[in-house]
Amino acid sequence: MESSSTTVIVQALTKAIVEHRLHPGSKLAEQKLADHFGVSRTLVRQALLQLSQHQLVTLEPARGAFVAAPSVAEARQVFAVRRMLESEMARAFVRQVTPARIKALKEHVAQEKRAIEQEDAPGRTELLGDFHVRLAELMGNEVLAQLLGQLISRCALITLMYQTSGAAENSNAEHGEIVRAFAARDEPLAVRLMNEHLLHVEESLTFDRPVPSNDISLALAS
Amino acid sequence: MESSSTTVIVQALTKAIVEHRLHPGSKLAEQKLADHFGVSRTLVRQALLQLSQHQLVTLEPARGAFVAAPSVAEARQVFAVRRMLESEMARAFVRQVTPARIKALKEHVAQEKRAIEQEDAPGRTELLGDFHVRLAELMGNEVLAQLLGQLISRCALITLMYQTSGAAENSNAEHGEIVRAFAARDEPLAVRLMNEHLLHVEESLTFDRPVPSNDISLALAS
DNA sequence: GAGAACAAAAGTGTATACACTTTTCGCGTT
DNA sequence: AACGCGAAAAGTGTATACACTTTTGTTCTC
Repeated sequence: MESSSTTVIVQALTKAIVEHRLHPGSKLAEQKLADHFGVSRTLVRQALLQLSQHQLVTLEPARGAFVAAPSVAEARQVFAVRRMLESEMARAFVRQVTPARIKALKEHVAQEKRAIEQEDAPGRTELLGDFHVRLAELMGNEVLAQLLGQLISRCALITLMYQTSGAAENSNAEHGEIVRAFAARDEPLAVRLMNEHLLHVEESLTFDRPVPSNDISLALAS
Repeated sequence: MESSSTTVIVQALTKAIVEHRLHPGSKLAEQKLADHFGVSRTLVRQALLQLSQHQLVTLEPARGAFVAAPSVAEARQVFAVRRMLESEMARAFVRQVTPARIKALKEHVAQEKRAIEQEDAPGRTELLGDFHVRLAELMGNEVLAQLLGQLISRCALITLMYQTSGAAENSNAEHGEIVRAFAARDEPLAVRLMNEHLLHVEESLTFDRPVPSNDISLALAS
């Protein structure tokens, strides 16, 4: 089982959704996707099923697949989970800091900065999210890394739905501060900074915007 | 999409795996499952794909599906994640304690006790795991509840692979203590107890045992 | 009797077929 | 012109077909 074709489709669609090339609410017709990827509907369905489990796609019985449009409540819950998980991850990280790990993180933050300066929006979003995944990977906890990866994909979708522009630089700066706290092995500070960082990201979202959607009745409902 | 047939199969297999009626390593042949559930291989494959994403099943290319046999390293990582997540969940819970929530938890712990006294092994395992999910549900965080549900299914599989007998009573007692800390709104205590509880569960596992194997139609006959 | 080789059987991976549901669109009515 | 009705079109849900891979089992050799 586990064909690599399916994986390719999942990754392509994930990228398209997270990079905002497919808008929340968009219909994902099976045959169109099948034609596009040059496979049968079977593999497309497998991919859509996987994406629905990652909460990037919602399946409506007999109506098909749509790019997910997370509600405000869901967005807040996802961030609440991230704060719980990541503040403790920061604490654990401090306890197993090594020079190599600090170096890897510093390089990552530098890379973020470059993407921001070059106004590479997709790369920027991806790198800002990957900072958190990299943290998990550096700790050698594959389970944590995978879990966080999924949470962050959801956050990327949320961010793109609700984000106010210009919050990216702030995130980058905060990542830098967090790394400094790690380097100083200052556990309480690292935990606090991580918590505040995630709160800032959540606060930078505007939860009172008309949701960009292709659904006409929804769009006209204001 | 999202047929309910697939869901039925996923749940039946999850139950069978978590209740140890299907042993780690067992082959899950598609046609046999299809016959058993009276559907085509298509739906069975969908179910197996979902289960593989929950890490209860592993798929080997061209060889088929097998009940997952988590490694010791993976088990420890899952527990590490649970400790991070759940100690903070405990902290958050204290901050939004209500009498109704305490009552619900006390009733759950009483139910656990009954299952233990009646030596209802499957019910016992399920209830002991559900305590943690119930916590998330009572907090009204659906995202957290779902995430924890999956982690705990994995833990059930791990527990059944490695668990030494007689650890159940201890878990039940610790659940009771945690609820008392909640009731007293003692945040540091609740956090500490939750952490220690999960450490105890992890420590009660013997990570040096071989793995048995088995046949499927027998195990599903319930 | 153990082991290699090959044929048969069983099983997986993908495509296709078909039934059924939803959507679309045209037509007639008010 | 707006509304409702109904048939055609499009799309989803499940089963089946078929190619290809792995497993099994038998026979031949040593």
